[in-house]
Amino acid sequence: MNLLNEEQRLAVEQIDGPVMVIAGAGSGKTRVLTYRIAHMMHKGTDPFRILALTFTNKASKEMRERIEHVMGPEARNLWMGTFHSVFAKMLRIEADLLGYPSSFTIYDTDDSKSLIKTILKEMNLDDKVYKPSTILGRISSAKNNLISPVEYAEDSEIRGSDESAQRPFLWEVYSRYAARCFKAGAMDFDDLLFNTNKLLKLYPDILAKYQHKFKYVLVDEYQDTNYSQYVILRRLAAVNRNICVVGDDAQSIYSFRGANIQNILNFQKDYPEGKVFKLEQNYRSTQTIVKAAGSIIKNNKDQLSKEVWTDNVQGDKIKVLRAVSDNEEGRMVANGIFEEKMRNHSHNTDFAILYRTNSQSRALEESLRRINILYRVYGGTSFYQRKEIRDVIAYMRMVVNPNDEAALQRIINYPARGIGDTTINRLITCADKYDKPLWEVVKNAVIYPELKSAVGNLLNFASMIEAFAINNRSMSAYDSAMYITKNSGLLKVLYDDKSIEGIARYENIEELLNGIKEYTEEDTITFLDEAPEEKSLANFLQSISLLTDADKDDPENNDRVTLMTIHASKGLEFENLFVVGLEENLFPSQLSLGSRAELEEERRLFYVAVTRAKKRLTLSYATSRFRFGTMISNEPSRFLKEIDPSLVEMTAPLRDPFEDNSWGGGGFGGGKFGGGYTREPKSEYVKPGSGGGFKGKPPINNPIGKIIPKSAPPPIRPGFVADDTANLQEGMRVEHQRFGMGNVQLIEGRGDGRKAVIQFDEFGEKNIILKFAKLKMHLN
DNA sequence: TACTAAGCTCTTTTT
DNA sequence: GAGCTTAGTA
Repeated sequence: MNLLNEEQRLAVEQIDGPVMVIAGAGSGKTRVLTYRIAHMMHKGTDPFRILALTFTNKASKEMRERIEHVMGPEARNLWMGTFHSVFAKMLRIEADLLGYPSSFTIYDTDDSKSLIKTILKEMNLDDKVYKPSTILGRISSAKNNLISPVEYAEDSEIRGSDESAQRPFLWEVYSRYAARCFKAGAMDFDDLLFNTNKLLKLYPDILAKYQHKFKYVLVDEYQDTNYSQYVILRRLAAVNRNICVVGDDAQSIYSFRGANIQNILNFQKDYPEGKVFKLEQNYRSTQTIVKAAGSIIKNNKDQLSKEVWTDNVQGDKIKVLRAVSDNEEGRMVANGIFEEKMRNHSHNTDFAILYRTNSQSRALEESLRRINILYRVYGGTSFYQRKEIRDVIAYMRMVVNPNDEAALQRIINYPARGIGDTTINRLITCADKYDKPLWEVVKNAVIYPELKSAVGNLLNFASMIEAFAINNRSMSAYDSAMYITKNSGLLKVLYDDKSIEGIARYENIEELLNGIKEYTEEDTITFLDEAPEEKSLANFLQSISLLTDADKDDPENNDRVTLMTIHASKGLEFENLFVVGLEENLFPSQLSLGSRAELEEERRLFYVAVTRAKKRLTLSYATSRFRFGTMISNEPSRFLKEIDPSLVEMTAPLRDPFEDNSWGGGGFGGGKFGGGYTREPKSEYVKPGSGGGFKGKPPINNPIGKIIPKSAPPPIRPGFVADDTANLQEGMRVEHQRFGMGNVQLIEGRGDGRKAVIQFDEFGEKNIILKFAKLKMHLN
C-alpha cells in the first residue's frame, strides 16, 4: 500500500483547524500521522513548531524514524515524544518558576510507594487499611483530575468517600506526600502533567510562549488521554487551534490510569468547527480476523459508530486450543510455533504471544526454552527495576540531587555502615521537626542532640556523597559513575558475593556502566532551538527515568518471539499471534466484573489483542492454572463464545484425560499433575482447612515431606516423614504425599537463591513446585 | 546493629 | 511467587 486512500488523504491534507481522525484497528493511523507531519513540513512549517505527542517511547521513536525516512534528518527537530518526556523537558526549562531545581528527580512508582510507606509510619496509620498502592492510586487520580492537596482536603465529597472507606486521613497523606516530594526536589509521573498545568495556568507569559511556539499539535491514541493531559492540550491549542487528535474509542484500555474515553467522544463539542475523518478500511488482517474482531466489539454499548472492513484475503480460521494446565498451554503454544516455523520457514519475529497478566509469561518461557525457541519478554521487571541497578542509580541520584529522599533512604545504610533503623527513624523525626530535607539533617548531624550516637557514621556518609558530587563536576558521566560504584563499596559487596545470583548482579552493574559509556558516546536528539545536550550524569539519569523495558533493545540476537501483555502490544502487529489464558476471572479479570463499563474495557482489550494479528490467530485457555501458589480450576472466557462460531476451529488437545470436550463444560477440569484433583487426598496428610496448599507450618504429627538420600532408592509409600527444608540439597530425591516423587532443584530466575522441590512428569518436564528452601548456592 | 530463616498475605493492566 | 514482617541468633 503505497498510496493513501481517499479518507486518509483528506485527513493528511486538512492541516489547519481542529481535526479528529477516528482510526479503526489496522487502518493506517501511523501512516496518516506521518504523512500529515511530512505534509506540514513540505508546506514550509519549521519542524520545531510541530508538537507530536504519543503515549509510549516506542511509538514516538517509530514515528520519528518514519518521518525521517520521508523528510530526511530535519525530522529530528520535531518536538516529538511521550506526554511525560516532552513536558518533563519543558518543566526542566521552567523549573525555577515552580520552585524546583532544573535537575529535579523523577520518582517512579516504587519511589512513590516507599515514600508513602514512611509517611504512613510517621502518621501511625495502619498500612493494611491505608494500602500504599491504594493510596498512591487515590493521589494519582486526584492529580490527574487536577485536584491539589488543598482542594482535596477541602472537598467534602472526597473526604466523605475516604471516611466511609475507613481512611479519614488520606487527605493528610496526600498533603504530606506532595510536600515531601517538593522538598526532595522530586516529581512523580503524575506531577509531570500536574505541574505542567500549574505552570501554564500561573504564568500566562509562559503559556503564550508555548502557544505560539507550537503552530501544530498532534496527539496519537487520543482515547487514552486523561483530564490533566486534556487540559494541557486545550491550553496549548487555544490560540492556533491547529490540533489533530487520532484515536480509536474501541481501543481505549487505560481507564485505570485515568484515561477518559469522553475526551474523544466530546471532541466535536470542544471544537465545533473541527473536521472528523473516519478510517474504516483495515489493511492489516485477514477477513476472518477483522470479522471476528467485529463480532466481539459489537457486544459493547459505549462506542462511536463505525464499520471496519477489509479487502484482504479470507485467511485461516481462528484456532482455539484447550489445555489442561498452564504448563500444557505453554507446551501447545510452543509446539504450534515450532510447527508453523517448519511449515512456512517463518522467523521468530513473526510470532507473538500475548497475555493478560505478566505472571503468565513464566510457563510460556519454560516451554519455549525447552524447544530452543528464542524469545524476548517485554515489560515485567525491567532492567532498571532490578535491586542492584536501583541501588547504583540511587547513589547517582543523590549526587545529582542530594535532597532526593527516596534515594537517600535506599542507600544510607547499603552497604551496611552502622546506620540502622533506630538512627533512620530519628533522622526522619528530626527532618520533620525542623522542616528540613533529610540530607540537611544528615549533613549537619552534629547539631542535633538526638543523633549523637550515630554522628560519626552519618558524617562519613555525608562526606562520601559530597566527594562524589565534587568529582562529578569535573568527570564525564561514565567516569563519575565508575568512581561512585567503586568508592561507595557497592562493587565490592557484589564482587564478594560468589553465588550465581551475585555474579549475575555484578554483571548487571557492568552492563549499566557500559550503557552509560554508550550514552556518552552516541549523539542524542535535541531540538534546534535548544543547546545541545551535555553528556552529564544528570542528563543520563533524566534519559533513563522515563524509559521502560520495551525501549531497551538487545543487540545479541533480534530474531525472537515476542512475549508481552496485551496492554503493551497496542500499536504493534504480528503475522502469527497467540493470545493465551482466555479464562473467566483471568481474562476478563475477576476485578473487572463489577460494572458494565469495566467489562466493556476488558472486551476492548480483547479486541486490541485480536486485531494485532495479520494472518493467523490462535487463542488458548487452560482448565486449571497455577496462581498465587495454588492450582485453581476455571472456565473458558465468555469472550471466546462471543466470536462468530463460523470463524473458529476447535483444536483437539494434545492429551486430554477427560471426556468432556464441550465449551464451557470444563469447569472441573484438571489433570494428573495438579489442580482440580480427581480425588481428594487422604485427610490425615492435609493440613486442615488448607485447601491443598503447602503454606505455613506443617502440623507436627502430620509431616509433608520426606527426604531420601540419592544413594538409597526410596520405597514409594503413602506416608511421610517430615524434615527441615533447610536440609534439602540439589539433586535429592524427595517423596511428596500428594505429588509423588520429585527432585530438589535450583529454580532459575529466582533472585533469592531459594531451592525448591520439583516434580517431574512423564516427559521429564518440571511441573509443580512443592516447597521452597532457602539455601545459598556456591560455585565449585 | 546485622543477618537469616521462616511465616503471612496478596495477587491487572503502565507512563 | 514474592515482598514484607517477625523471631531468633551472632
